[in-house]
This record gives sequence, structure tokens and C-alpha cells, in this order.
Amino acid sequence: MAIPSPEDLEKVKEYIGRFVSFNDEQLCAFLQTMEKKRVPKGSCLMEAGQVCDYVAFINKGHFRTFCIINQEEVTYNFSFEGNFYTDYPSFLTRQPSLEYHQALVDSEVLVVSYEKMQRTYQQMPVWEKFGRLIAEFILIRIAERNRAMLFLSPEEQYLNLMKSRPKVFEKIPQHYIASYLGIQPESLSRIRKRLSESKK
Amino acid sequence: MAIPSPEDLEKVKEYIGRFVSFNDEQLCAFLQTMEKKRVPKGSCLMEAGQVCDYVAFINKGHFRTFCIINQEEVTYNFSFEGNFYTDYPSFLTRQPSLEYHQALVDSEVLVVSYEKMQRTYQQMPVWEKFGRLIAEFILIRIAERNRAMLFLSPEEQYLNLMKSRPKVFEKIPQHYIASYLGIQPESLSRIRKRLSESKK
DNA sequence: CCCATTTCTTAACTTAGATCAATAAAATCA
DNA sequence: TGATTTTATTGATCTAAGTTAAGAAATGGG
Repeated sequence: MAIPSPEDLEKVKEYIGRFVSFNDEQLCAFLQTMEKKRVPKGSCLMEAGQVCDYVAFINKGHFRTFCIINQEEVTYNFSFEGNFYTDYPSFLTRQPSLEYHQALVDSEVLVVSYEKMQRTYQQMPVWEKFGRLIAEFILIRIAERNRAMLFLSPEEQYLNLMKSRPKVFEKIPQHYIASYLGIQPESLSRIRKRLSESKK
Repeated sequence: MAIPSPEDLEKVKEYIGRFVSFNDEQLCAFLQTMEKKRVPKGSCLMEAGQVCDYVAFINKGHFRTFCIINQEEVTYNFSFEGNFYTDYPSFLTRQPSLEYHQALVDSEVLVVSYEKMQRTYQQMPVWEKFGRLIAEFILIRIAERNRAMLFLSPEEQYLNLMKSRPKVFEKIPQHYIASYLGIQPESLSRIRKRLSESKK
């Protein structure tokens, strides 16, 4: 663990500023709780069975969230530079996580522990508000995903994902995307073929 | 719209008490914002296209949330007596909702408008905290549903639902449950047959 | 630059759910 | 109660994704 640099913290400040207004004292109180951590390519910031004890700001790199179901990895989500990252259910309930948080490239995160986060909530109402707004923000995103999974065929979800999160296609191997869509790599391959043929 | 009775408000108080502690003044400030509304069986508390302007406490009855996709109703969720109910994405973003909130029996709700809710957040930090905790609570539930949809077959989801929300099977017609599971009524019928045969 | 590994594609076959159609069972209400 | 509507089941056929297996393409390390 190391102390974040001023440039690192500037990125966090920018992100938070999208949700709440704050003064220097308030900002410092929060930023002081952050610690910097390197995560080498392929390694996991957290593994299933552990309680997720951090909210992480991804300073550099990107991550894949996966679970192991019946001895098989199922990719649950992708998280990119400049966003916060945690297993909310585990972080909030203090129950063991089902997830692995794996760095897909050499990465760097700024983490806040559960205990420090709760203390910050208590100290300053502005962070309580930030906590509410960010929970609401994530809730909306998850609800959208939910809707997509219920309403759309894998093919429609694939097209949807290309529009809404093009970054995923720049950086993520295809078999992980297949898993994210809930299908086998072979099926995604066929969907891509079908789409490219119907385009002609 | 009518004024809620003391017995109505007692139920709300009990619910809130599971999340935060409060004194009488704080409680009153919140309960004062509630208005009582009857929703006859089959009618909708809200329809797609409207901005969802309420958080509703279901005082009596139960509801079905559905969307219309390609001229077809897709059931998204069920909500029962003694819980809060809203379209979070629409309520928070002030964008038109995609959902219909339909009473499946003669029902009664206590609603708080967006404007009153925001004012309550500003007035008393305890409600800000309640807002955060309930957003987090709902987030966890949606995340679980998400996981189920990604990881489990319709058959497994059906068994899962029977365990985790038996109420659904007491009160909800089967073709709505099929829709909730993302399959056709005929398929659910076959899954039930398969299960009852394998049990023998 | 080459070899090993990972990732992607294609093919043949299987299977679960979709679709269409008909009927049976249950609920509603006049 | 009997008639009408709603809900649930069953059968036949179709289709998209799963499975298994093989080979092609891309990537990465020495």
C-alpha cells in the first residue's frame, strides 16, 4: 500500500464532483482515507469467500468481475479506469463475496476500507449524501442491465452492448464478452457471423 | 387522496425502524409527507411514459410491474404489502418511466412525492441516511436477481423463486410468473411437469 | 523470429424453449 | 347456477443456443 499522488486524487475529485459539491476540508477528509495499491495483470484484488473490504477507485487499468459456478467461470461485469469498483452486496452486508475481481492488465487502484467509509459517512453529511447518490446511480445501471437480460435476446444484448459500452470491445477478449452475455463463445461467434452476413 | 390513519403510519414506522433510529419529531416530519391513495384491482398506479413521481408504501394489496416490449407485456417484478414501491430509475432521473405499476387486487398505497422526498432529505440527515440505506438494500436485491438471471437456467430460477419468495406463488397467476422468469407460459407449464415427474 | 499458448471460428449433433394450435380447467360474474 | 372469460396444459414442429471436437488465427514470451 502507498499514498496516492496529487494527480491520482485529482481524478477522484473530478469524479466525486459529478455527484456532490464540497469544500476543501470535506474533500481532504475523504481523500485521506484512500490508499494506493498495484494489481498485476491476471491477479485478483479480491477472491470469492473473502468479505469485500473496499471501495476501489480504478486509477489505471481495467477489471473483470467473475464468479465460479459449477467449476466454471462466469463473467459478471467489466470495470474501467476512472470509476469506483466494489462488490456492493458483500461490502454492505459484510458477508463473504461470491466474486473475483481480476485485473486484465497491470492496474492501480485507490481503496477505502469499509471501516473508514462508515466513519466518513458519520463525520460529514455531504459524504452520506454522496453515498446515497452513488448507490442510486449504480442501482439505475444494474436495473438497466436487469431489464436488458429479461427483455432482449443474446443477439440484441450484443448490439446493445456495442452501442452503450464500446470500450468493452476495445479491451476485452471475446470469450469474456460471451460469458457476460450469458452464452458460450461459440454462440457469440455465430451471432457475429449472422450479423455480418445480414449487413451485406 | 386522503390522510393516512394512525394504524397505516404505524406500519410505515415499523418498516423504517429496520433501517434507522429516529425521534418523534423526525418521524412526524416524514410521515406528514404521505398521502393515501386507493388503487382498484387491475388499474395502474402509473403507466409508461409518465415520470414516476412517488415512492409508495404498499399499505394493502400487491402489484405487478410490467413493460410493453414489441406489443407484448413483460412482467418485471412483483411488490407486496408492507414494502416500498417505486420506479427508482424514473423517480431519480426524472425521465419518463418504461413501466406500468398495476394493482393485482384492490389495493391501497401511501405515497410521497419526489419534491417532498427531496425536501425531507435536505431537512434532516437521518432521512438522507435512510435514503442511502434503502437504495443500498434495493441495489443488493437487484444485484441478486441479476446474478440469478445470468447464472441459472429458467428451471433453476423457478426453484430459486419458490424458496426465496413463496408469496409469489400464493398470489400471482402462473403466466405472470413465466413472464417474470423470461419464458413463455407453455414452457413454465412444461418445467413444472418435468419437476413433478422427477420428484416421483 | 519462432514456438507455445490463448483465443476465435467452424462443423455436426443435441436439447430446451418458442411458436402455433387445440383443449382442459378455473375463476368471474350476471 | 350457468355462461363467459381467463388461465393452464398438452402436442407437434421449429429454432437458437449448448456441446463436443477440430482446426485456424492471434498473441506473447523467450
